[in-house]
Amino acid sequence: MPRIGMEPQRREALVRATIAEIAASGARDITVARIAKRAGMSPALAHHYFGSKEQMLLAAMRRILSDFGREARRAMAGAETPRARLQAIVETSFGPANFDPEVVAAWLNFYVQAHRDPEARRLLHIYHARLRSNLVHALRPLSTDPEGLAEGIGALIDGLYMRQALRRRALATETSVALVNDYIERGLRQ
Amino acid sequence: MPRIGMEPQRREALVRATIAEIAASGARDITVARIAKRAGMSPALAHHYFGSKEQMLLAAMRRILSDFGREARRAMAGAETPRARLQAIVETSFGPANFDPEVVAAWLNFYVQAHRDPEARRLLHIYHARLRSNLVHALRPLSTDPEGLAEGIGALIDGLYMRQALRRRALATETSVALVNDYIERGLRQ
DNA sequence: TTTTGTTGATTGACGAGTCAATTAAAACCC
DNA sequence: GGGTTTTAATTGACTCGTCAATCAACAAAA
Repeated sequence: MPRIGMEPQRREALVRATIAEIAASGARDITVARIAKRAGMSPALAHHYFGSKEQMLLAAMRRILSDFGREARRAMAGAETPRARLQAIVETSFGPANFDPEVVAAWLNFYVQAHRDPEARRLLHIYHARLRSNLVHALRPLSTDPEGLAEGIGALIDGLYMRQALRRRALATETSVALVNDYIERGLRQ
Repeated sequence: MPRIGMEPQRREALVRATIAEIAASGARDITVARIAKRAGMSPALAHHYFGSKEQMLLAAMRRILSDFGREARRAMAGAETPRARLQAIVETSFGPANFDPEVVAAWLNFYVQAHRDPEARRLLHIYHARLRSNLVHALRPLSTDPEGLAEGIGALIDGLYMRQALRRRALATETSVALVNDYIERGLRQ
């Protein structure tokens, strides 16, 4: 029973279902059929809207990145001092939205996909570059080696992410934030 | 033209080929046929020796982990002081054997595989636990918070790994080692 | 002649993507 | 407003390809 104006809702449902499915089955054995089923429609309809499985995966990544970007911009907006800006970045990285197990799993798979797929890699580089640029900008007035420190902070955040994704008994979010904050404090004080 | 005593060589070739293939195509679209071709034999022979593709992937993972373990044990053997033991761990993690792009890519994929496959997860946990235990042991006489510091060091190493795997212009190994060493120094001094 | 190595051919399953056909809303026309 | 046509939504059935795994058969060494 076709209602009109379904496209946005269908796309939304498919993007969500793709992320959920990545988290549930892992990117290796994802199928369009399973995604479509989870989104409550036929596989044919999924193809109708996205054209290919590849496009669905990319749409899921774009969603993850744009959610993160929005969150980050919002957090940075209120930060006046460089130190507050740093804090905003860290807290966004470990914010609940980002640390939802589903999203963490999607990120992990995203990393792997970026290893082969040029479009995915491009997307990831944009995110990396923005994060680095934000960090360096905030660090410049505070540190003698903003680039090095930014590199370390980024890597530490990524590493803590992975552990979150892989452990059955994950670290508490506060522990991760505390570790990054310690790292920053020590880096600045030096 | 069957020669005798081929089994070990065939297995060896298949394990190597599996790792190479993971790095080349990504775990998503690996096929037994491609692995076998790279190892210079028929797909049927690969199945003959390993039984299933799953087993090939696990064998490759075990190889990576046992190579790392051997390397780590060797490096630790000569270390007398706790500080030297720390240094040995860091240098092993970023040793040339581990930082071969092929091996880094394989690690990345193993992380993802561990997210679903219980056996892979089990293997990864053993590695994590050993690394953490070694770090904590070396840190105990040096730090007031060995567990926290070990967590941070492990995460930082993992994060730097990922970046190595994903950037086209990767960090120099020395840069990574220096970042970890700075982190340790600051953590101890505190 | 038994054991080990080896492969070509085959099977059986599954999955991405296509297509024709159906339904109902919307738009157009008198 | 009633009728007709267009357009969006939707799916079942199908195609085509691929791939893991099996098997029967053959070759050579022991």
